[in-house]
Amino acid sequence: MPPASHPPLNPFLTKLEHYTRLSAEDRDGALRLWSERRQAFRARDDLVREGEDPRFVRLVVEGWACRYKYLEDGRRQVLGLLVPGDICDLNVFVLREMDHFIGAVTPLTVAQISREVFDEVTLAQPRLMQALWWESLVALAIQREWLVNLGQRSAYERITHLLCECYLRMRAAGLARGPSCEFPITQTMIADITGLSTVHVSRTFQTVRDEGLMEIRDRVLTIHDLEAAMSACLYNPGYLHLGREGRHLDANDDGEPGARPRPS
Amino acid sequence: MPPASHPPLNPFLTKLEHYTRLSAEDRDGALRLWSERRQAFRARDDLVREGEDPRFVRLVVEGWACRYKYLEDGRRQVLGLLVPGDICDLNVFVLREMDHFIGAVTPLTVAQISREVFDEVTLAQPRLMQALWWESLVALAIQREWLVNLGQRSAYERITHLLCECYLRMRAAGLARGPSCEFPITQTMIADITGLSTVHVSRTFQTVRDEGLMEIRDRVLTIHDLEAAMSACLYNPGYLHLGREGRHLDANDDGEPGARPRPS
DNA sequence: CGTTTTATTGAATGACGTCAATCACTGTGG
DNA sequence: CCACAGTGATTGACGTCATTCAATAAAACG
Repeated sequence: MPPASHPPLNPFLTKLEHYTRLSAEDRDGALRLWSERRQAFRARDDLVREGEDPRFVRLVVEGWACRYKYLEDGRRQVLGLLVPGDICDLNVFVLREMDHFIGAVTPLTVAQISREVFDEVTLAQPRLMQALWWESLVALAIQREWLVNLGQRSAYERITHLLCECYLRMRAAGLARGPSCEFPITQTMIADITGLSTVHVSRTFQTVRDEGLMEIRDRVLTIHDLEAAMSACLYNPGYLHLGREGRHLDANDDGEPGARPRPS
Repeated sequence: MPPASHPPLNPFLTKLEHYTRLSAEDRDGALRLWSERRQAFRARDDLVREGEDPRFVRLVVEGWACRYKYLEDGRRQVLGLLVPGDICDLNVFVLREMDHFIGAVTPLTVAQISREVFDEVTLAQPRLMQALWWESLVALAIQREWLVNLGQRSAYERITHLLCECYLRMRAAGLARGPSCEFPITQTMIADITGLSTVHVSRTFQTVRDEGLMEIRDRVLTIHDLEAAMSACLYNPGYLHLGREGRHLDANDDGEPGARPRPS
């Protein structure tokens, strides 16, 4: 992990480098995607609605978003969270109809990447394309883990697992400071993520807080004892695939003086 | 849908043609994948284990398989079902470590497709590649729907939803006869899919059966009243994307005498 | 400053889990 | 042909985790 003295890194780049080390050209390509035309949303606005024909790949620049789905009778399930540096729907062009919504959780800025720019950049930089694949496969693995969360874990475990995951994802994007990270998710939304009632989320989170494991104050999550929190929900971080699995593809031409140490 | 008098169609092809109409060359490519070296597994054997480096794309030829994951204390969650014609992990080459298992539910035959053959076939037939993308995005959409199932639906709804989905998927692969299809899933596994206890699955399914909605006998599922079953669990089949969304890519050179009627 | 959203609390209810026992069915080997 | 073990389905009794329905308080919002 780069020292904190650097200028604030782009979360998109920071995250991709957990997979493989990018060359200068790869980084330029990634920055080009990152710098595409911006689009802003207010909290609670939808980026994409069910039934629509999606026209852009989107990259979250600032703020949080979520995927969600309604049942006909109004029950809502949140399917995934998108934090800065996350990309929505690499393959969005294949399906003609969205089967779910994507909505802004907070005020949100995204980069709107047209198919042409996306193809141009990724054709020119295959290593970057690989890294983007990796990113989308990790998103898939996170979905699988949420399935385990809903199917097998108790309310207490579901909530602590969710919070550990969010913290680790934010940290992987370079967006944590020490044991804390931004966390703009209300208890109502935790309920829609975990399939619990808001009442039960409130009660359960109180006990987590009273045990001193973690707390949320002013939209900031602080995990006081990460190890204890992780063992309380049997957290196994393997599914986040943060172990530089693409290191055999690493670039060597990035011109940095002195190689960065490899995580073992 | 082709008339039943045809010789039994390949479920892989049948399913792909729900997306776009393939040319003769596309079909040859698909058949080449289908005919790659076979590998057989006994029921309960694992195809791939957690932590392994996956080396093949696999295509289910006969029998059922499932993805699953364990918690450290032994709780098990089934993450997805694979039926004949389903492909596992188009992008398996990107991640170096599986984060879950894939196991045979029944005696199972798969086609083992090497990276070289896969790349060769899909590079030559871009329309086939599109269709395979579609197939893997549908798998993703099914996972999302399972999340809704676990998060929002009652035991009764979870079970009926699962059974409706299995029936519709089998029908889309040409593997249903009338209101029935093969269904080799035990109640124990339904419990691991739906996150319920076996006892509760047994009790709940009894009421479904008593209402005459559906039954399972000798590993065959029969849905007596599909409409009633679907409305009982608020089933919205949109996520299966069976509406020929890729029809703008349809091939026109398939040499059949007389065009097949287009679903509206 | 009113209005909406969010968090909290209590009490009552209900859905689902656990434990334990039984039964049917299958395949196995003696 | 039978004893035996293993798996899967079912049943009853009981316990508990989580929901529902209030009502209230505290923030956030415009």
